[in-house]
Amino acid sequence: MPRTPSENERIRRATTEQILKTAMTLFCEKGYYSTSIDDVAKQAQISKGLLYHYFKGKEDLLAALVDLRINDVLVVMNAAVAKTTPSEQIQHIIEGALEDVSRQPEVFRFYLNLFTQPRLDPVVAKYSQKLMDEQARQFEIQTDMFVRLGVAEPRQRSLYFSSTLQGIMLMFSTYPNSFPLEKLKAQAIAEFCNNK
Amino acid sequence: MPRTPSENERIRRATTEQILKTAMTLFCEKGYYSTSIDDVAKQAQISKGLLYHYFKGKEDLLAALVDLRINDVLVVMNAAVAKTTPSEQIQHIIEGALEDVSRQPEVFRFYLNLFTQPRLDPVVAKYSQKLMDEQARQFEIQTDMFVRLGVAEPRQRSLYFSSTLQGIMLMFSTYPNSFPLEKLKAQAIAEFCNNK
Amino acid sequence: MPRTPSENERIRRATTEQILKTAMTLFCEKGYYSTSIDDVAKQAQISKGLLYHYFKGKEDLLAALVDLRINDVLVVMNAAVAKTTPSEQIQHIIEGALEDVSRQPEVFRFYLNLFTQPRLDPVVAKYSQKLMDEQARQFEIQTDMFVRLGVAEPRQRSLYFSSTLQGIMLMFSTYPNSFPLEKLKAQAIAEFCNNK
Amino acid sequence: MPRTPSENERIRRATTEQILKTAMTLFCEKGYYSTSIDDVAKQAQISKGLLYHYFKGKEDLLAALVDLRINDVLVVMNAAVAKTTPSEQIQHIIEGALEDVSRQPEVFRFYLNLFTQPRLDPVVAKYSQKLMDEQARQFEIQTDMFVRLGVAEPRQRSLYFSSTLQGIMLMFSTYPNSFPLEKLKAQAIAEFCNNK
DNA sequence: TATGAATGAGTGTTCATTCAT
DNA sequence: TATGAATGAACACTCATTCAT
Repeated sequence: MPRTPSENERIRRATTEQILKTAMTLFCEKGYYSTSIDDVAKQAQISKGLLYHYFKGKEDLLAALVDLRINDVLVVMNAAVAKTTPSEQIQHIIEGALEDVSRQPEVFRFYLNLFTQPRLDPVVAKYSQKLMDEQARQFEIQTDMFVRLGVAEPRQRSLYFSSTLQGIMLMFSTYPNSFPLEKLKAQAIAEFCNNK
Repeated sequence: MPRTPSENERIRRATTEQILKTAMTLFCEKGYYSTSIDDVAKQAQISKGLLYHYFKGKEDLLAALVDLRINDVLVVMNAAVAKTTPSEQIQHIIEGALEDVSRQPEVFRFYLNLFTQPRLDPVVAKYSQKLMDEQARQFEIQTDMFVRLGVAEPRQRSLYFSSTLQGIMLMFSTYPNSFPLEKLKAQAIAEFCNNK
Repeated sequence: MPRTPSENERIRRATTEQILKTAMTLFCEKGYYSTSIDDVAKQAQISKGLLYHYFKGKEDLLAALVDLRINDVLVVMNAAVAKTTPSEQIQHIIEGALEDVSRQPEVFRFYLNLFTQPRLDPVVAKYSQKLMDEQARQFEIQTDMFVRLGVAEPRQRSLYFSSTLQGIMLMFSTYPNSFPLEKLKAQAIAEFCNNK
Repeated sequence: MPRTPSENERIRRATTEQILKTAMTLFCEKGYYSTSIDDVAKQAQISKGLLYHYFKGKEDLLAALVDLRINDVLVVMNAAVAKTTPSEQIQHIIEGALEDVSRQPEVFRFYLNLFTQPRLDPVVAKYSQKLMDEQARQFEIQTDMFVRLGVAEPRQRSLYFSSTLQGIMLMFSTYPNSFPLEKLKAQAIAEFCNNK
C-alpha cells in the first residue's frame, strides 16, 4: 500500500534535512571541492541517486546552505532592529554574531571561506557574491543605527564597527581554543554601544 | 657546447618567476581548485612538461606562493621592529599591512581564503596551517609592542588590535572600490598607537 | 524502484568477470605496462569510469589476477595431496601443472614473467613476491611427498623435481607449437614418480 | 686545444660502458619499464643529452644489453664445442650456465624476464624474440652433442636437458640465498653427462 | 663532446551526473 | 521514493625525446 501524502512529505523533509546536515558537516571539514557527492550520500546513508532526487546537484547543496546562512544572519538582524535604542541594537548585533560564531566556529569559518572565494571561480563565486550582497544590505540597516546613535561620521563608524566585529569573528574561528571571546566582546560593546 | 651555468641559472630564474606570477594571477582569479595545471602552463606560455621541470606539482606551486606571502609579512614585521618607539612600531604594522592589501586586494583575498580553508582539506590545509602558525609568531612580537606601550592588558589589547586590523583588511579586500581605506587607517592609528 | 539486490549482484559478478577476462587477455598479449586502462575498458566494452567502480586501479586488476592464479595452483596441489600414495601425488602435480600450462601457455608465460620481475619494481614486485611465497609454501608440501616416497635426500630431490617441472613449463610456454609436451611429461613421471 | 682522435675514442668507449653498466644495474633492480632515461643518465653521471648522443634511445640500450647477453651465451657454447667428448661438452654447458647465473642471479633473472615477455609487447617483444631465436640456435648445437653421445632419442633428450638446466637457473635466480646450486649441478651432471 | 631546458603525447585516476529498474 | 550501475569529460602527472647553445 502506498504511503499517505503527509507521510511522504514527512520523509521528504527529514531526508532533505539529513542531506543538508551531512553536506554542511563535510564541507566544513574538508571544504566544498574536496567533498564528493559520493561522500555526502554515503555519510547521509542514502544512495547517490536519491540525493539527486532531492537536490539538482552539488551546487544546489551549496545554494541551500547559503540560504540557511543568510537566514541566520537575518534572524539576528531582525531581532536587533526590534530593540528600542540604537545602543541596544548594536549590542544585539555583537552578541548575536559572536554567539553564532562561538557555537560553531567551523561553520562560520566555512562561510567566511566561501565569502573570500575568488571572484571568477566558475562554481562558487555566485554564492560568494550572494553572501556579499546580503552583508551589504545588513550594512545599510546597521549604519542607520549609528545615525540614530548620533556619532559624527556614522557611515565610517559603521564600517569600522563591521571591520572590528568581522575581525573578531575571523580571529576566533581561526583560534577557537585560545581566543578570549567574552573579553573581546565586552571591549567591542564598550567601544561601540554608546556615543562617546 | 652547453649553455654556461650562469645562463642556465638566468633562464631558470626567469621561467620560475613567470610560472609563479601566472599561478598567482590564476589562483587569485579562479581559486586553487578551479585552476588547472594546463591553465597555468598555457597562460605562462610554456609546456605542461616544463612546468613540472620547475615545480614538483600543483601543490608545490601553492607552497612556493605561501612562502612568498610569509616573506612579505616578515618584511613588514621586521621593518616595524626596527622602529624605536612602540607607537611607531604599531603604526608601521598598520600602514604596512594596509599598504599591502590596498596594492593587491585580490592577492590578500586569496591568502585569506587559504587561511580560512577547512582544517581537513587533504591538500590545502597544510598551507593554511603554515599561514596560521606564522601569524601566531607575528602576534607574539606584536604583543611585546603593546607591553612596551604600557597598556593595561597587553595581550588582550594586541588581540583586539589584530582583530580590527584583520577585519579592515577583510572588508577592504571584499569591497575594494567603495571602502575608504585611508579614513579607517587613520581611525585605527588613532585608536591603537598611543597609550590612552 | 531499484533493482533487486540479487540482480545487482548478478550484474556485478558478470561485469567483474568480463573485466578480469579482458585484463588477463591484454596483459598476456602486451604485458602489464604496455596495456593501458583505456585498452582494458575499451576491449571490455565498458567506460573507464565503470572499471574504477569495480577495481581500485590498474594494480588492483593485477592483484585480482594473481589471486586467481594462486587459487589455480592450490586446486592442483590440494587434489594432489588427496591422492593416497606419494607416487600418485607427485604424478598428479606433474599432470596438473602441465595440463594448466598446455591449456593456456600465454597465461603461464605471463605469470612466469611476473614471477621473474625485478625485486624493486615499484608496482609489480609485490605480486611477484606473493607468487614466490606461495610457491615456497607448495614446495614444503611437495617435499613431504618425497620424504614419504623414501628417497635419499628428499629436500634436494624435491628441488630438482621442481626445477625440472618449472623448466619444462618454461620451455613449453616459450615454444608451445614445437614442444613435445606429452613425451617430456612421460619422461618426468618416469623419473620422479617412483623411488629408484 | 682539441682532444686527439684516440683520446676521443677512449672517452667514447669508457662512457658507453659506463652507460651500459648503469642501465643494466637499473633494469635489473627496477625493470625496463620502471627505469627512466633520467634515472640512467643521473646514475651514470652524465646529461640526458649525452646519453642520446651515445644511444638512439631507451630501446637501443636494451638492444645493446641483449647483444651482450647473447655474446655471453655464445662464449660458453663455443668453449663447450671446443671440448673433445660430448660428455665433456655437455658438462661444460652445465657448468658455464650455472657459473653465469650464480655470479649475477639478478642479471639472469632480468634476461629471463625479458625472455618471458608477452609476444606483442610493442617495445620489448623484439628482444624477447631475439633471445628465443638465439636459444633455438644453441639448441641445435646441443642436440648434436646428444646425438654423438648416442642416446636413444637425442632431440627429446636435449629438450629434457634444456628444461632441467633452465629450471635450475630459474629456481636459483629466484631463491639465490637458499638454493644448493652445487648439489643440483652435480645431480644434473650425473644425469646428463653419460649415456646411461 | 656535452648540457639541461623544453616539448607534448600518453597514462592513471576522479567525480558530477544520468539512467535503467 | 529509492538504488547503484554506468558514463565521459577533466585532471594531475610522467617521460622519451628534441633542441639551442
